[in-house]
Amino acid sequence: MVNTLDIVFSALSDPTRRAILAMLLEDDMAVTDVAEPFAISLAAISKHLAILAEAGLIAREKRGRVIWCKLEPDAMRGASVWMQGFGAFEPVDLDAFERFLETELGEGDDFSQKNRGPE
Amino acid sequence: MVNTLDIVFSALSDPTRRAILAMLLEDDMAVTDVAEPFAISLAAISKHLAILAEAGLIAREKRGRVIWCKLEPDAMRGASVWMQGFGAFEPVDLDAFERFLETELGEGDDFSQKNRGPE
DNA sequence: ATGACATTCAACCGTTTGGTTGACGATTGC
DNA sequence: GCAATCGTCAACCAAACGGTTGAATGTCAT
Repeated sequence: MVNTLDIVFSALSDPTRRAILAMLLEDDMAVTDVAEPFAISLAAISKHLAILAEAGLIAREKRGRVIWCKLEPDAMRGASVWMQGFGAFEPVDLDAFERFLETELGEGDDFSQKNRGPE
Repeated sequence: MVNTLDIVFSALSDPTRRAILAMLLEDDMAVTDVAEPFAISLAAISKHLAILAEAGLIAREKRGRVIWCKLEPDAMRGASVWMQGFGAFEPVDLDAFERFLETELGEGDDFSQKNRGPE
């Protein structure tokens, strides 16, 4: 009933989840470590991870008592292609991405709830 | 409190709204005409359009008693760039987009709720 | 075996979402 | 002026969302 685009865009619409994806870009992480920088409960993070996994954006692999989360960026392809169709966006601009990422991460401290530009 | 990425991704997460954007890709349209192919009320469409406008994805201009809706694809740039940062997606594939669009539009009849390809 | 740790489950709560209906303000055409 | 048309507003509803807490499960270390 819901297509892939639905759940991918929906998964990406939450800032906590986007921040998690950005963290996983640097390295695979255990659930507890993913949760560490955020001011919300571990259970809440667990739910976010479930949603990201449902959307295919991450994979979770249990090793011992630890569950490792791994970015699965291919899941973004569909959504990305869909958007590309709407404009002549110039080719991948990694610098612009870097800047966006910084905004998302909020420069170094707790980035779950605070900071955002005006607008 | 919510940043641009939040509202853009959130706006894109609804299939009705994506279908509306796809329609506007072909031409500017009046609200009533936008609503025509959908099985939901005009008021519901009006709300969807408000959300798309809030996200900057469309602009609405009143001319006489008719409000014209126009695609504003630049609003996707930020979201697109954000996603691009996650993978080496190959450059814009318009053919793939065309295929996606067809899936979204569902070839001719009510396209609000049904059909989706596997994947 | 026992206890500590890692993660999820279940129940709950307040808010948001996508939809409805009916009334309403503008604008047009006769 | 009057009726029809265009679009939004307001009130309402059920379902989904993002969060909480506390109990349950599985695994490691001693």
